[in-house]
Amino acid sequence: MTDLAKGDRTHARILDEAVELASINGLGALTIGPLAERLGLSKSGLFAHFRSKEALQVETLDRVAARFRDFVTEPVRTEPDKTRRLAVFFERWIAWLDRSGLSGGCPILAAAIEFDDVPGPVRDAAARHFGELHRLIVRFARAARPHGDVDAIAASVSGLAMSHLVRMRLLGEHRARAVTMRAFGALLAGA
Amino acid sequence: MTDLAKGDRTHARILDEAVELASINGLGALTIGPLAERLGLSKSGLFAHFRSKEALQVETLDRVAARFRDFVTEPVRTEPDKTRRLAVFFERWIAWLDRSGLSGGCPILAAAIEFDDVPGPVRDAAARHFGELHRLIVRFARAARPHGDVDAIAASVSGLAMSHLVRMRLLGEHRARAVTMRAFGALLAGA
DNA sequence: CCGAAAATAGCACGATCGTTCGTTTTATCC
DNA sequence: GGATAAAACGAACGATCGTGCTATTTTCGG
Repeated sequence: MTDLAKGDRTHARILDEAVELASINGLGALTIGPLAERLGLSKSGLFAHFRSKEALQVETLDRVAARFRDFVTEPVRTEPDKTRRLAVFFERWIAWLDRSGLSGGCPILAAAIEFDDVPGPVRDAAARHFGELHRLIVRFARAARPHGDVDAIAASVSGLAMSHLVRMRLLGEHRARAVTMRAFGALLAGA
Repeated sequence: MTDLAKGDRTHARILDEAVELASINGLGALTIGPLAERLGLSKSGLFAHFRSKEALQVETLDRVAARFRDFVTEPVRTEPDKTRRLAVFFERWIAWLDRSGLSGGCPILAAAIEFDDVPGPVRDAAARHFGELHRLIVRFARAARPHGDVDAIAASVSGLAMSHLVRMRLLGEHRARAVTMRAFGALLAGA
């Protein structure tokens, strides 16, 4: 069948479901019991794949980051005009927030705020992924506006994504996407 | 002593400590046991003040919003130049995020992302407070830029605050404040 | 197809969760 | 100051948490 060993396939299945659950309830509310039940596994059988809950949380975050790369980052590389990559990236990011296939919001953004004051490996993983994301934005910003304030641009861009997430999911503003894209346009125009 | 009844004083003490805990671990991780222990109360004695955990969470969020009004919103009213109120508001907001007296981040922003997909009274309260905040920003934006895209400005402003929170608390960027204020300046200049 | 190794299940543990109830202490008012 | 009401406590509940152990099933290389 698949060229992966059975254990690895189950491992991946668990992480996919964990990502789904974490997107809805947050990474902190991710618990082993309900996760195992959803997959038709026993608690201990699932637990054996990770050796602690924290490891499960970290791997779940890593899995989200991998999906984010596939859905957002990777397509940007096909854009030949480097000055346009920031715009393409942002467009993909908003698309990811709106229709990534997850039932809930982006677990990386959620974990970034949820664990910002909770020391431990989960916080470290969140900082690692968000930091990487931030540096990526700075690079795109530098390519788009070589003489602009790239740090300020990057701050605005990541902020717009978070704002979009909340206006979309919490406030339920159906116009959120249009507003977000207009704000991004104004940001680029003013830089 | 105080003109409040004993029960009301304790009620307020509980909420203040709950706000502190929620700012660190998030509203979802707010639990009654540790909260009671920190206050020198019994679990059941504390619980009697609220009749469910959800009520405690909602009241905690309300308490944060009240503090936010005192620290951020109210001082803005003293600014006579209405076109400058958006800038004053934002300055106060960032100051609130940096030194509100809380050990952790702003529980309203955290709850907005944490509960955006978890139906219930806590989500409703988060949406109520964040929605009110958002409409306030729109009003300030309209006063500052009557012919501008006030929705887009408001989206950028709230986004910048969230981005600041994460860059400050998660990434630990000590330059975060300067970058945030520069980004805000560029936002106003371009609008 | 068989035996080793990996994967999963079953069960139990101590801890903690939110919540209820009856009692006891403490505040409030005439 | 003593009656009355409010507030806080202590103990217990069923449930669920993360995490060990051991046994059983399943996979896979020779």
